[in-house]
Amino acid sequence: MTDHKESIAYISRGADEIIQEEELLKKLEKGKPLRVKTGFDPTAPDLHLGHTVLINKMRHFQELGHHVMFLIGDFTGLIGDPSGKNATRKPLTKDEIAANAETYRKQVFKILDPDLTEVCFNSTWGEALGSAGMIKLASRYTVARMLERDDFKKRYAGNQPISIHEFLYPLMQGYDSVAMKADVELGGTDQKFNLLVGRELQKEEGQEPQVILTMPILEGLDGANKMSKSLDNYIGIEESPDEMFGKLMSISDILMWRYFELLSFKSMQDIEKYKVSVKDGANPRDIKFDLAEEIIARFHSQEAADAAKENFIQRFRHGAVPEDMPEIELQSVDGSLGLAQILKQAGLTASTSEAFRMITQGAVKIDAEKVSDKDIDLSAGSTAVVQVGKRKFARISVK
RNA sequence: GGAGGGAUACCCAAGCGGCCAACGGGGGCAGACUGUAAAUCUGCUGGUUCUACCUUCGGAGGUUCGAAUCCUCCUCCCUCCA
Repeated sequence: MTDHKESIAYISRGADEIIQEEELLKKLEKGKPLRVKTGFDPTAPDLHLGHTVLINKMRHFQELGHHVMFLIGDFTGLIGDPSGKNATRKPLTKDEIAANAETYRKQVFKILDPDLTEVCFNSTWGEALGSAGMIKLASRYTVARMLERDDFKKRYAGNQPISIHEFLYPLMQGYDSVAMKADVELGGTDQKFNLLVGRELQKEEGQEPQVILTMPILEGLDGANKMSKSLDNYIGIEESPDEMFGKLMSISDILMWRYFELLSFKSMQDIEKYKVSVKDGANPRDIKFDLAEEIIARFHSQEAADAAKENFIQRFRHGAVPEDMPEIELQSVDGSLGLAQILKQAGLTASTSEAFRMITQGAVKIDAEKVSDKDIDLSAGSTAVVQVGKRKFARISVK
């Protein structure tokens, strides 16, 4: 049936890998909604666009009528995913997990349909497993197979420590698939090994193995590293519309297409049309506008998106100062306050030394006038809009 | 347990008694040019009461007029031997 082929094409959009596509087709041909599992860490529920790549894919499945399960890994969280960084992580309390889950719901349901989403916690079956169950589970997999995993392999070869409990993470994640009877599991490319373990364990249990769909890790604003908070190259989904708009406009043209594919809900055909129009001379900036608008509308509202666009144009095309900026009152010393002090105290620079540097470099404006005299000061009672660089503003009043 | 090598600013990496707040590269920030794009060019990239002073070169002491540079002890990492 071509119908299923179309589904697969939709599901494949932006995907890195599907293991196995034929199995997916077979599952679809059964005509029943698929049970689609995606796991999330119980910590850091402060989602950014990078996380939404996966969530968007979940939405695709929902649109096709499948059963989407949003799994919060409160049990596996006790182990800490060894993929990447340090394994040690302090366990969360029940209350913290509940709070995080609530935040997740709030954020995730901006993309997913809450009525069609089942939220699960793997502590439900993880705790029931008990230590005997754990041992039994551990017997299902061999050390040799564990060591196939890239980062384990590297650490083993490089004489880096691997704690035994780290082996439990992929096992538990796999067991989740068994417990949830997953037909499909979604994950980032870095999750591939863990996802594959799920297939193995399901086979052991006599279940049909889940299909694995991996999504690429979204590049951050720098276009090079993965989007992450620690690299400060991210767009948080709860950021203000203006903030989002600015950040999205600052991405490179090349990255824009990537974002379109992974973040936009526009069809690939529409995106193709954009590409053609750029080739015919359209300014990529205007197309970036559309991207920014769509994303802001999703996380805020259409009105907010329109306003953000308008603000952006006012600010950068016409050099206007933004509407909302922090208003800060500063205490004068002997009737006035030096500019460097103002910049630092208003949080526009990290230190007064940096403030001096910025002034010397001509990066500082007072009421839209460039100032390069570092000895300038404002007297008590005055009010001004001070600006450092292109995007840092504050309305200060000296008391 | 033995032998050797190393630890320098966000990262890599020079320096091996004064000219060192510390070469160079990366990254980052700012300026010019732009579309807050890319590319390019320029400057900056410890702190402060900013042409001066203060605190930095794994940690603690010591030698010296003067130490990132020499000595002692300690901590951590790497390589080789057992």
